[in-house]
Amino acid sequence: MGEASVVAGAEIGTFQVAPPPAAETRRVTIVDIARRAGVSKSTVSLVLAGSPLVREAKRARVHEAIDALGYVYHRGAASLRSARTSLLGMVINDLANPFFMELAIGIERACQTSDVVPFIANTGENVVRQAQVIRLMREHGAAGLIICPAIGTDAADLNALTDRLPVAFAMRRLHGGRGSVVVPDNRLGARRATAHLASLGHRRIAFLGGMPGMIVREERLAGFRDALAEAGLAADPALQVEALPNRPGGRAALAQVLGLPHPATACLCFNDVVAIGVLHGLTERGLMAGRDMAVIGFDDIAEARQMVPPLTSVAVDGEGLGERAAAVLLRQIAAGAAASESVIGPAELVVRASCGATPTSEGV
Amino acid sequence: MGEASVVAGAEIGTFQVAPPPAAETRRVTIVDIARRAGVSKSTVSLVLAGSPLVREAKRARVHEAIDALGYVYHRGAASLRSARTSLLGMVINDLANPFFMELAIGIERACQTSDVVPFIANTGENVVRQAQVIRLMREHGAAGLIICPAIGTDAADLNALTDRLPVAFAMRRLHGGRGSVVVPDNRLGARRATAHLASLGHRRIAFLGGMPGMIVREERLAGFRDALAEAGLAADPALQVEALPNRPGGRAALAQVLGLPHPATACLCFNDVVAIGVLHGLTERGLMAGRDMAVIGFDDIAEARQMVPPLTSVAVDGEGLGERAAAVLLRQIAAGAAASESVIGPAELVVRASCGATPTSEGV
DNA sequence: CTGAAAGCGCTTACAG
DNA sequence: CTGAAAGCGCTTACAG
Repeated sequence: MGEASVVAGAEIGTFQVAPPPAAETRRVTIVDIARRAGVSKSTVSLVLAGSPLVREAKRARVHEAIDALGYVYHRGAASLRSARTSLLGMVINDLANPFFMELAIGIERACQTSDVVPFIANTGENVVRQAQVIRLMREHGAAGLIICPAIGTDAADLNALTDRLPVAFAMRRLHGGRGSVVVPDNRLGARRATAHLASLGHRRIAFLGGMPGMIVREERLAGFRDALAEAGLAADPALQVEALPNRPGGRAALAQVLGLPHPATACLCFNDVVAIGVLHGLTERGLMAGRDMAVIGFDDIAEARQMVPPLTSVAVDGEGLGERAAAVLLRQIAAGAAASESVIGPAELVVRASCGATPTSEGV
Repeated sequence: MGEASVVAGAEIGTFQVAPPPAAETRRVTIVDIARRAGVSKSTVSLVLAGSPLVREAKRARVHEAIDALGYVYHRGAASLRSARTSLLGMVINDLANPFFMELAIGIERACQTSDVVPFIANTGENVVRQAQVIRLMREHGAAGLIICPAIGTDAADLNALTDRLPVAFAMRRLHGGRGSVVVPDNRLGARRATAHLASLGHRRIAFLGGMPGMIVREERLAGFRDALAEAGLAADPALQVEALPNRPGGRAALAQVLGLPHPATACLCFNDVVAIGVLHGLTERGLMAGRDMAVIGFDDIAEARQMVPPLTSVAVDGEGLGERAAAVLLRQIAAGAAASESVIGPAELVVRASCGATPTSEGV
């Protein structure tokens, strides 16, 4: 890293040095606009709010003044007076997981159409950081929050919040939590995936990843057991391995089920990044998913189809979930706290090569 | 998608319905705190600001009142009066590219230590959306902006902004742009990567991806040509393929250089997602990176080492760049617009299997 | 449609 | 350390 260099105020290639700062000039306000346009302050305010009360000619004069003076609307002042804001906070447990990024992009897109600005914060599964972030967002006047709670979040802590502010939980919810909820049909998705593995003849099917206490895991595990029972298979506890929901977690969980006296021949993973860890672990051992072990993920992130072999997964439409979470929250903000909703989204099995049901070249 | 269901106010499993909204209660302000703590408004303000002027006993009484009343500090009101904010805006061209997510995570981390809240917005390479986002962030009183400008951004448009607000450009800068700049040493990194390919005996080396007008591409292409010249190789224009800096772009560019009368045997890709597209395209053709074609990416995102084969790449430390961009911007905010800085970060070649220099199992 | 007045919740001098 | 006063930039009734 020896060549890192810092060149204060210098030129890099064609880059130009900043000019001296503009003279400390007073902020342009609606009073200035009013004066220049020859109207009252109130009229300017009406124009800014898009009121139909103002005649076209005056409206044009106001906009002219706005452009000429380089006026910037001060939303802080406006919301101080009106007690309304257009800020939406996103509190995400792990943005390094591409699935949550897809969720965030969906939320962001939904905000675009509503003139709402999304704040985003990554808690990194840290409940202390999560509490800080939520406090900061409240202090900044967020009109509502979309939360993917960190592992270990206490519902009671958040209920104190959700009783005062519209909150929507996305993907993850909490036992005894209050607020809107937008989640995929975890149980159904897991059941479908497991049933597929059973139909391929597997009898030692593992469930890999997720931590105890995570409702998402409980639900997916329930669907997993449903399908085992339907296929007349026993649920061996040794095949239900807890692990952090990330790549290293997947790798560790794989090692565990391969080391059993009766190793697993197939696995449903808690999510796609766990499955990617499993794929990676297989490659390290000279094994191949779809041939030596059937692997299915959950989420169907964009990366899934690019794995070698392409990863079979349960598609939950992350961006769509994000859009719906935003829509639910915006409705809740508009309608008041009592308007919480629950949305259960789809969970479709997308079969690719990693589960061994299709040739390696398919699903690409 | 038939099973998607919306259940307003209903129960999902253990989830509880929200209680009726709390009675519309007046907001708790510092006046309430002052009254309860038996001090003046000014004293509360001093305590909130962490001033050492207030005696410990009073400070404790104030904090007690804050907890008891559930007071939430109103940053909007504070910044309206003080004309200062702790909001930092991030304007990112493409958050779906994991590299920019790494950058954003670095920025976020740097903000944590400074009580600064980062806004994030994804422009999706859309200059119109970018302009909207920047306006909105200004209206919300952002103290400064970190911008990864969208392809096609006009420097003149942004200079009107950067003359009024501290701005740091991360990864991408603009011809004639003003503001701080934090970028890796693109030219050196590309030269190293290309020299490595030449040293392996390749004589038909392609440069794939990036769009005309992108400075990053110009710089990487310059390093590419440097290394070709040093190796005594001619720069064949047919081997310099423009393409969007994403996976489909990489795939399309690969098709082009494989279709030439004298196909390329090696390629340096504009960035890792382009390289991943190339890897994917090779797999589709039954070809293998590292054996049938040497492939090197740029950025070294976390995904790179998980490819099959693992991707050789030029590591630029995305999170580190993000942290430095934030540090530069925060200094600039503190010191005034004239304090713009330029930082050139490292660009180290990380050799893995995709360029054919090491066995496939290494670099995992 | 317009104008004058009040007030959102805070910080900032300023006099005690 | 404390208290009273002013003001940040806007919106909101309210009377014309």
